[in-house]
Amino acid sequence: MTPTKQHTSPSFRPLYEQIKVLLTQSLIAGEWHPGEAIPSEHELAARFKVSQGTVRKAIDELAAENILIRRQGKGTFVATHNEEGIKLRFLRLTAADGQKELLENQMVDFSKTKAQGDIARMLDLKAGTSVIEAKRLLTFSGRPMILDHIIIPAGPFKGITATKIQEKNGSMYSMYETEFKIRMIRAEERLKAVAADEEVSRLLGIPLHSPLLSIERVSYTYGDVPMEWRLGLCITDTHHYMNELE
Amino acid sequence: MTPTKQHTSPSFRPLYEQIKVLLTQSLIAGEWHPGEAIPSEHELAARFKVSQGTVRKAIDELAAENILIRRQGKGTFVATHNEEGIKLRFLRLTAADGQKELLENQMVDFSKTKAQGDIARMLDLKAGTSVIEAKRLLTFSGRPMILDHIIIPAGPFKGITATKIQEKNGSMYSMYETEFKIRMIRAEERLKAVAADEEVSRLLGIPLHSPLLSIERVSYTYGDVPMEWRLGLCITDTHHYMNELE
DNA sequence: GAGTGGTCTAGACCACCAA
DNA sequence: TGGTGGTCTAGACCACTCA
Repeated sequence: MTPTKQHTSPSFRPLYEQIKVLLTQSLIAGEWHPGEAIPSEHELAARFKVSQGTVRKAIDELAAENILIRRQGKGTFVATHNEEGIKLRFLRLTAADGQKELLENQMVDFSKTKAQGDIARMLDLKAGTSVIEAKRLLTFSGRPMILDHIIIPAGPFKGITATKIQEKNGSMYSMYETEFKIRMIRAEERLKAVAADEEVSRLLGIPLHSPLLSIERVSYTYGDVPMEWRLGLCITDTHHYMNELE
Repeated sequence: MTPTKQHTSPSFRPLYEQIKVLLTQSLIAGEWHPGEAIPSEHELAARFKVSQGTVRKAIDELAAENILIRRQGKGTFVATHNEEGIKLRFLRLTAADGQKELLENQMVDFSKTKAQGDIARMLDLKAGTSVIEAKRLLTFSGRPMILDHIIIPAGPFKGITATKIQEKNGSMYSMYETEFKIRMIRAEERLKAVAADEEVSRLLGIPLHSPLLSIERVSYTYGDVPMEWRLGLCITDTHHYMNELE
């Protein structure tokens, strides 16, 4: 599959974008695994019959999207949720004082159900498709902090169990990656403030109607395919959600 | 001031980073104004005695930081908060149904006070420095939605009045830019859920202890100098805060 | 058609890393 | 020392905009 340098416009696509697509296809096909190095820029340039600079620009963009990671002198690597420090990449909740903390994870509910309405739509599933539904309590340094409600399609995650979630100590994305070869690339979050209802206040050990930060998240794998819906209810008296605007 | 191509390392700095600094200095000095075009890449390459590709890389990064804006065929422009569509660049709150809405702005309080404790620290001011303090109510499509508490140093904003804030219909950053030549480049936000107290519930017209999304924001101008502290309390039954994670 | 940003090349050389 | 990513160049050509 050789990229074509199509000139004199009608529907012009830069070469480096075509390279980007080819690289992404290799990633999806599993040619290179998470944490591994991909071939050097020179090798890829030779393979695709383009200059090193063009490969470089393609990799630059994939690196900006956190799909690849450059390491000077060592190579370019496939991003993973498995490494220390990169774990919990999507967790924006930090303590007011910036302390490091112990994270624990307790399953509250685990069941197989059918996708309905909004959630089916957000996961791009037909209503009635089988889904796995889990509720868990996250504990920060011994204190209950987040009540998570997670829904994933049963098909791609065939064979998942409550135990598998427990084992990785709450790092779901790491588990998805190693157990199901599903890599989450990006996520969209919607935040609001809500009042704790009876069930939630009991589980989190807080008064009824306490204010909670509600974080609804849809995570996407390659090709912008939604693969997980999640609703986190967070106690935010000692913690807050950090965000940088540019 | 010619950039030096320093080779054989000790404390190596890429040429394009030096160019980036020079461009930023020109922006601070007011050589080019918001909304205006900067010189072409060729011109800048000639001025700085480097190749076009090197200037390009410097501009690329400034464009990624939303400090410059590229427009193919037209030129590269200094970013501004004044344009339609770019206005409210930092407002992440959107309606659940994505409707366009009318925004109104009503001043509740406007006074000159002294910076204290945490706020002085976050604005990088000595305790006791004069600051302007404003509270205002933002109304979306006729419904009270956000109660803003804003604090800015009095010095750089000498001559500010409640009227000036009202006039621009709530677009503070646009006003800062045109009236005080202060351009906000980026901001950090910390979100939590809180319960409405007596004053807040009265002003927003909601029951006492209703859950509110609290958005604390510090905005920075060139050189990472903090210039505004803001606390927004938002009703989030019909709206939510959107965020994209990569 | 002239001017601007955008793409692509081929090649040189540098900084960083590991063996 | 050799391989990798990172920088820089000089030049060609393309796509887009506007007069």
